[in-house]
Amino acid sequence: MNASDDSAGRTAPPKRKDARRNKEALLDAAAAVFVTSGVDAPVRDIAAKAGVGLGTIYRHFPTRADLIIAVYRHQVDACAEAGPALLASSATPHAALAQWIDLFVDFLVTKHGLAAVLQSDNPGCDALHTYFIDRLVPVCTHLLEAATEADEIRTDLTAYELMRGVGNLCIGADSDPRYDARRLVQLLIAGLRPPH
Amino acid sequence: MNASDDSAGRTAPPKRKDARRNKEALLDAAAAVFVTSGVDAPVRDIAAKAGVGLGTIYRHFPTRADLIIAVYRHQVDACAEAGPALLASSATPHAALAQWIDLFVDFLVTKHGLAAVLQSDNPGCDALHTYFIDRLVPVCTHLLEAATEADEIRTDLTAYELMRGVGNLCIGADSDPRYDARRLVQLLIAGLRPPH
DNA sequence: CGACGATACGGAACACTGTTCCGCTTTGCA
DNA sequence: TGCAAAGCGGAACAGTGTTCCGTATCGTCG
Repeated sequence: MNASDDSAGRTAPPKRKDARRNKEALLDAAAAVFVTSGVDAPVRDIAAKAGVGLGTIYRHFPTRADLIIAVYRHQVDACAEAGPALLASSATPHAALAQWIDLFVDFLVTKHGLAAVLQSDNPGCDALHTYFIDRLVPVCTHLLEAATEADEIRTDLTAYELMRGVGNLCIGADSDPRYDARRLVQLLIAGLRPPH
Repeated sequence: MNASDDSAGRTAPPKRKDARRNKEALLDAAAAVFVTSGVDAPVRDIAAKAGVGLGTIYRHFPTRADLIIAVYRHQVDACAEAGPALLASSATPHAALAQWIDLFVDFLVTKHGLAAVLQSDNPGCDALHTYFIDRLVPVCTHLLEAATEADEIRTDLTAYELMRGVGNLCIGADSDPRYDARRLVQLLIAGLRPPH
């Protein structure tokens, strides 16, 4: 079980209570700072907000990406779990896919700069990219297959490519009122439908 | 005329011949380094390749973005000028739009990391974003209007939004064989067509 | 042809990142 | 209560883009 826990990125809680307290404080501080300053906020700001030294942050979260993952894990999991539910409750698989993508887009767009970090080539941020992909691509594949079997989808687009494209479309959607990522994603999903 | 030249980002060539030589060397070096190391290559690498000091680079190109603009100006201009030509030579406005977007995507995808820099919020890179937008959005607007008048377009999508979306879709298209930006852009363009 | 002022150069230095390291403190158990 | 182990803080490192200024070069003018 430990192996699977670790592969999911989760770690056993620290033994000492000061360590537990600091880890909590860091997660809270990071969440708060991400909201106000975006996901790119300097590590030092987070440490300061948590009232903690830099060493502490890096012991609990070996890299910046790990902290981001820890902060958003629950929401990503919730999104992943909503996939099958939507498939069961929607009129058609294509509708389920569209709703699920909406969920994902809403999540990304409300986290300043997250979409940008998600695809950035910065070494160390691979972990973040990988986590999102590992968690969400299987769900998307499932939805995509259902829609394909129902002949509601035109191409043999990979779930990975779709997720990647949607993620990219969300970049900079905050911080630019002239750009509405939701609309473009809807267009992309519309483009998936087969021509009559 | 000087005013309009400046507003287009062009600057009068330096008076002294060593200055002219260095500017040329910098442009050549930058182009070469961008090809091998991507558009994010450190400024120091470019200066070294040009056999020039850091001060020199910043005198000729006040910011990183200005250097990138200077390197790609000709290609961006060519792309902009291809718009009206395509409109004249294509069967339908929608086809012209699709071909023009293809041109743009080809350009972006072959410049490692350019699409990413284009939307990045780094202060100083605004100039780059602005240059692309100013140069290409009018052309895109023109194509979009033609297609709209021919009833080949579904929504009232802004040219800005479309360019932005296409640019975003191209991010990371190099450096990831699993992701084919061209296909996603085609899907997006397909999504523009009106439903029957 | 020889000053000499304007122009341009080089690279050290600054500000800001993420990350590492290590001496010191705190904790929880024996 | 003592004391190893676990954890902590923040100085220090490495790598960015950018600024600054003493020095070298250029082109002109006498």
